[in-house]
Amino acid sequence: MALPTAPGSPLPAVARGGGRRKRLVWTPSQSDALRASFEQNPYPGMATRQQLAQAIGVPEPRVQIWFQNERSRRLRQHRRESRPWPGPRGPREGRRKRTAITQSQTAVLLRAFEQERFPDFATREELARETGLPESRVHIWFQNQRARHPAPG
DNA sequence: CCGCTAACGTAATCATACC
DNA sequence: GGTATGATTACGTTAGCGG
Repeated sequence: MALPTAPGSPLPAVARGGGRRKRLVWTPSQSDALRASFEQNPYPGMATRQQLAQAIGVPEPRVQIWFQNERSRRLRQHRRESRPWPGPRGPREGRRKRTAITQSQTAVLLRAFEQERFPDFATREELARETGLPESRVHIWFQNQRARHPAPG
């Protein structure tokens, strides 16, 4: 079957490998803290995300995803109201430090990639356990790998 | 049932390390 | 300079919680 090439292309879940991470439900105080931080800077760097994550007791990758989604909502709202989006203001904060993935870790990931290009959450966690890498980095590795090594056919 | 939204996908791009 | 690859962005889609 034809694999997706368009952004956000629809595809049956079965073709994607199934189960997602269990959906988070923010408490009111967590939402307040996230929104307050967003008003300060919609493009937080690793240090800010880590500090916020620690403060509200959630993993940093969940905070990063929240900011991505919140920016999308705000951008769409601004576009709808024909208002300009300020974009990043001030000096950019530092990114996450580039993760050094070893040859043996790459070998494990590559083997898994050959079996399944869209590993579900359980599989990604298993790979994280095997490699010692964070699940979020495994997730990103698969995204980059899919983008740079399209499935033949 | 249905709206909202976390989770997740792509494409493009930025950043870093190495030669 | 060029290549390889991890990280971030915009933006669209999927799926699950809660009214």
